[in-house]
Amino acid sequence: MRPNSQLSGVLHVLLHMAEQDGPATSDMLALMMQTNPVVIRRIMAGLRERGYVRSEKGHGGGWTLARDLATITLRDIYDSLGSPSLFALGNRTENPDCLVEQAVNAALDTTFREAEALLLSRLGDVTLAALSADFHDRLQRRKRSRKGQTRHG
Amino acid sequence: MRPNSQLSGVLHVLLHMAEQDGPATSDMLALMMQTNPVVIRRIMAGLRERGYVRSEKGHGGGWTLARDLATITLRDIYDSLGSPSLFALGNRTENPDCLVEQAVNAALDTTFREAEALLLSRLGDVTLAALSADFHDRLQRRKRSRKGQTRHG
DNA sequence: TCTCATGTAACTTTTGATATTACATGATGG
DNA sequence: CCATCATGTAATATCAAAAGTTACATGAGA
Repeated sequence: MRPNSQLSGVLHVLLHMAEQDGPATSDMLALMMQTNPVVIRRIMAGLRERGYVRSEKGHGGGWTLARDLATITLRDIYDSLGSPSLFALGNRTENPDCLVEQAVNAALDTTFREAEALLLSRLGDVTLAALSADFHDRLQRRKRSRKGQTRHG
Repeated sequence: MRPNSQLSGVLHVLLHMAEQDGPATSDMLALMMQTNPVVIRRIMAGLRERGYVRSEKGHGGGWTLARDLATITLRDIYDSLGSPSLFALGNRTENPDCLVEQAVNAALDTTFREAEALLLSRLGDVTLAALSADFHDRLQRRKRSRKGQTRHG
């Protein structure tokens, strides 16, 4: 698995949960995501704290969505994961004595803060409902293209 | 040293080179950057290919700037490093068969591409000369504040 | 009360970045 | 020339963060 693909991963999980009736167990989700159930539980813990999902123990237990997808944005999910650093580039040192380094850091910090603000703002604009709608669009398109193939082939 | 601080590091090195007469050896720069000379050479190799710096072997050799700092942008330096991935977050899988994953990837890709465009554009606006000027400002301010301390203390 | 499922701490593995070693190439000064 | 200095680069080692795994505790049904 790629590094830092948690956001991508959780979104995948959540959309699948939306498609299915009843709770999904960590084992099922882990199988879907080709990872370990414990990893799923760890990731979902943050979402549960914020009330986006619920978990039930015992027979018939598992994970269920606790909110309408239209009320959850990608930004919410990102924050639930602990707002991990968005950027792969960092400063060599923080709070350096060297004035050269201070000048470098200041320039880079400004730039990256701007980009971060844009990113977070955009993530805040996209709801899980929008993602789900896009998924259903793709489903329709695939069905139609399959029918087309059959008719002409 | 922090991960992926190459950009920050090279900028630091370049500004220091601008302050000094004559070539700077990899050993000197490595000492300044608290790293290994070989790391310096590796990083500088990309800059040399693009003509931003020159290297000379033998006695009195080392690294020198080959261009006016006003003609080099942070974007140029970033590209010289091989345009490493800017973001710490990635997609779980590329080109997935799963339509859910496709929808997720599409949403994230759009968002990150936008942020990347903004970032690169901003990096292209800042010249090394501007960074150097900021450094000299800081130098003046520090001097003044030191004088002030002496006078009042 | 047995099984199923989550909750979590501890540990191991993997991976990417960085640092180091070793040796080759080329330039300069005596 | 040749000893020395400096870069050039491949190969290797180290390190830290992320991901995965194991082990065991807790709680909810059937």
